[in-house]
Amino acid sequence: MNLENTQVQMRKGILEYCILHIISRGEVYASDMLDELTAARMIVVEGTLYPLLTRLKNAGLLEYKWVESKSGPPRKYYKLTGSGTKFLLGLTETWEELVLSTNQITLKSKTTI
Amino acid sequence: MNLENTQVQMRKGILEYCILHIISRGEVYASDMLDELTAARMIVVEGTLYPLLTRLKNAGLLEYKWVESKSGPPRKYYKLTGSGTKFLLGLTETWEELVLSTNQITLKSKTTI
DNA sequence: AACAGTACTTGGCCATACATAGTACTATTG
DNA sequence: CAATAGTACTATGTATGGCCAAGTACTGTT
Repeated sequence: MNLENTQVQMRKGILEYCILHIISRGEVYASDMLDELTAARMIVVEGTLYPLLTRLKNAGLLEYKWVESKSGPPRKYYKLTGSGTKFLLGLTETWEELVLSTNQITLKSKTTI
Repeated sequence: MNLENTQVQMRKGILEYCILHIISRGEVYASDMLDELTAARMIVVEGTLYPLLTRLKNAGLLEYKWVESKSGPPRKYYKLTGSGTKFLLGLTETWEELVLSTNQITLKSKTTI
């Protein structure tokens, strides 16, 4: 029961939401996503991202095409499918409700009881 | 891969934060917490709450005293320990950073790319 | 030919939320 | 006084997702 572990737990599910959102804005491949996540200080490692992308693809939320690169192996460029877009809308609502609920609890001061 | 499941995943870790915050505002027992969580639309069931309280107690973040009730078995009234208070501060920071990171990603519009 | 860099894959581990069933105590009811 | 309903807490097993670590495969450089 340490903070690091809780940070990991808090990230669960939210990462999925962030990834889908990044992809919704244009076709990207894994390193693009890692860059953007890192820029937002949401640290993610490859071993987390790649399996997640595979899961989302197998669930029919994503599709990809291979694109050759000038500096290395070919890349998978992802984009949302129709059901991926719908799913993202649902996730957005879920996230916003979760933030509201959490705020309602944690912004309550001691004196209000 | 459905919305319900993702809601469960998103809740992970955050519940711990909410519980600690509720307890930080005054001594309460399990049903009090369930009432407040439900009021904030954060639905939690007994099977989730009780094991969580036990974990937090075993980690030294909580302590409790038995208080007899006029209508049923005695209740465990919980309060934070010193390290529980410290831990809550850390969790608060973690949560706020997570919200910031998520907002930075999800509030970015397509046109900004 | 050997090496470094990039991109993706795979298998196993751990912690949490949940479902479900069960224990124990109190007050009420016939 | 036994049976029942209600309240509070306990215990066990399952599923999921993030992470670590090692590995594969392709490209360009030295």
